[in-house]
Amino acid sequence: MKATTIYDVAKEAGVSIATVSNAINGKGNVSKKRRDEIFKVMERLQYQPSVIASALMGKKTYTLGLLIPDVSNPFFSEIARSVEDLAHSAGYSVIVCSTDNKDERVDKYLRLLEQKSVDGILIGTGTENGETLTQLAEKSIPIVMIAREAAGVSAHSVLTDDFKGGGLAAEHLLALGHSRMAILAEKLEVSSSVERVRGFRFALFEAGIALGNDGVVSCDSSIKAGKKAAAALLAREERPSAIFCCNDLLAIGALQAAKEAGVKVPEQLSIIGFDDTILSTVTNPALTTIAQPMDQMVKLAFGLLIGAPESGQPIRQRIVMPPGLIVRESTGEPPGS
Amino acid sequence: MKATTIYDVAKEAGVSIATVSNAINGKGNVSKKRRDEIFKVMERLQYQPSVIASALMGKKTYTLGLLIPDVSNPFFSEIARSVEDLAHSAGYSVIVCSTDNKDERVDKYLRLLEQKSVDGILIGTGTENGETLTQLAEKSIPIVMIAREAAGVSAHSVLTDDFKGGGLAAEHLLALGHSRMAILAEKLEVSSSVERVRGFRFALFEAGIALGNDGVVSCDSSIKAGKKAAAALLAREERPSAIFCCNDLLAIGALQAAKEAGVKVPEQLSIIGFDDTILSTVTNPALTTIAQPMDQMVKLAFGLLIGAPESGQPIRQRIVMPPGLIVRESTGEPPGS
DNA sequence: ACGCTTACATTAAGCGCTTACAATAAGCCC
DNA sequence: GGGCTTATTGTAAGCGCTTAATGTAAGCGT
Repeated sequence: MKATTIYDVAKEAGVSIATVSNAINGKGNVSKKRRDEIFKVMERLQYQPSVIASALMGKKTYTLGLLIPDVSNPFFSEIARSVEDLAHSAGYSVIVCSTDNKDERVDKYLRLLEQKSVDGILIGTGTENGETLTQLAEKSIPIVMIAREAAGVSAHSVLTDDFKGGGLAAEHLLALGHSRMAILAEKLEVSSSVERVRGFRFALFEAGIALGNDGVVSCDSSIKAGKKAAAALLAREERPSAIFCCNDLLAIGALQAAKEAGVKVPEQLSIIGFDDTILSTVTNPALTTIAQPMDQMVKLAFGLLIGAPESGQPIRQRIVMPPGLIVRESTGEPPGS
Repeated sequence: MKATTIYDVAKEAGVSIATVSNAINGKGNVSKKRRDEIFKVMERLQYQPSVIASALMGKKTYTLGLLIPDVSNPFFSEIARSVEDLAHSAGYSVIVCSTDNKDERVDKYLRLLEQKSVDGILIGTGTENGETLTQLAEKSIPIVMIAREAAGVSAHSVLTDDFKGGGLAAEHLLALGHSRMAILAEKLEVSSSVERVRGFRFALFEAGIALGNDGVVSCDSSIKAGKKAAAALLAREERPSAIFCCNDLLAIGALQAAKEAGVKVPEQLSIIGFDDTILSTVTNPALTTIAQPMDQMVKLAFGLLIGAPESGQPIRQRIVMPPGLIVRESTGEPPGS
């Protein structure tokens, strides 16, 4: 069956299409009586206005793009859910794009989103090519970065204070009495990762504790990679008494490496993660971790995206949110204290 | 800056818009020379054809809808990722819709997707209102159900053999020597859940083992709810030696309840889950579970969705895939054997 | 009864694209 | 070289909608 159009409704209701359109959009000039009739007809005919057609007339598409590295990664799937809920209640739908952090995919997705005239794009994926982004921005597609920053792109961004997050982790471990620590970081091109490491290091430095050059190991961001890297760390002569992992996936890898090596957590080894994903509540021992206020961040980002469109160049915002320490079971005093 | 249109390209290249359109779509009639010129101009002008406009002319929107209960649930986020990858390589993008299994949300999303003229909808969420679905089907929007079935909707579906999955779980437990078992199921309106319970029961029945009426407890599908329900189960006089949980979330809840109750898994209690999500690899002990061949299922579903559009009423397919048992650490012989 | 405003409806143009059809130029045969 | 076909490009209609401009009738004061 062919879809019902505004013409069908108009004919059926005995008015012109303009009147139907006005009735739908609540533009001033339709009498209550007519309006009611029209709505009744719409219902009877199961009429759904075509977003496509109205978008073509320069109205919104009510569709947003969300770029993240991977929806199946709990950290990002939780973001996706928040975005979706917000979007949904504002009448938008969201196209989810998993980029695997590959510039090539980022690019392709961005182009796709442009072709589909989305009303805005939320970017939570690392990307080096600010170029494509800038092009989009110039075509006045609103863009806001979330939990990531891209060099040289003039878009709003909503971030966690990763430096402080690293510091929080360090302070927690320091307070517990640790002094031999190591860092497990995802590959150091991701801006947030770098900041976390810096923050952690700085806190240690302030406490007068050095972190050897080989104190930070980097690997891919996956449980498997984390496990392998952690295993190497644990096999060292001077085994650290605590490991700061730049995200929960890595921390879980470390947890597994410890289990295999017969190292008890937290008795013999403290492990602290980052992100506070659902995963960290599920491990045994449950993971101590640094939480980002994602719900709030998403809300802010969404506001920036939808709230102030077309405001020309409204002043580029850069909102930084404070992380928090969530103590669970994977951290404790160092052995022999 | 206003977006470049086909007119700009045509003018710049000194041809008509029809020629540009033909060049882009490879419709027979453009000489190589012209085509090359046109492509050069498109590149220079950064021209992106508007999917919106071409969709209005009856072409595809290259957008798909995916309805699932919750993207932030690992089982579904993994599905979402598979769908997205397939879609992406076929040039589509996907709008993800988390329904929380609420009919009202299902309905609203379905309407939204219709308004946006998506080329197809994948449904992995329970829904009772086949009505809206049937309406959509009549408007010739292809629909395929995945891992769920809805009553009375004439759409293709790709399912796991849940009955067999339940059986697999039972057989595993039986082989281990268990005889006092219980089932933790998500609320019994979900078709897959019912089948799993039935399959489990049937295998028990065939082995000559009875499952008391109070042997199956149902609750919401979350770790928290599972934990609470499992705790009640463990507090019973005749504590079961094994619990079959209808999904991993519930199983993790059970794991947590056991931990709190000081019941050792698997020594004193075996727990088996369903779905083989990432969560099941992360717990300690790692979860024995029933795996659904999701990647394959998604591939099949996608094929049915995109492959045969407009084929009128091609014969309604109902593909059932075999589940598999994944033995990890959470199951073992019953105590005292 | 007249002109005026106000309230409601309709007409028609056009968003960026596709496509059937018309038009033109070129190539070919006898 | 006239009339034909063939290859290529242009013209224009229309997809379903919004909206400015226009029209019409009713309501009002004098």
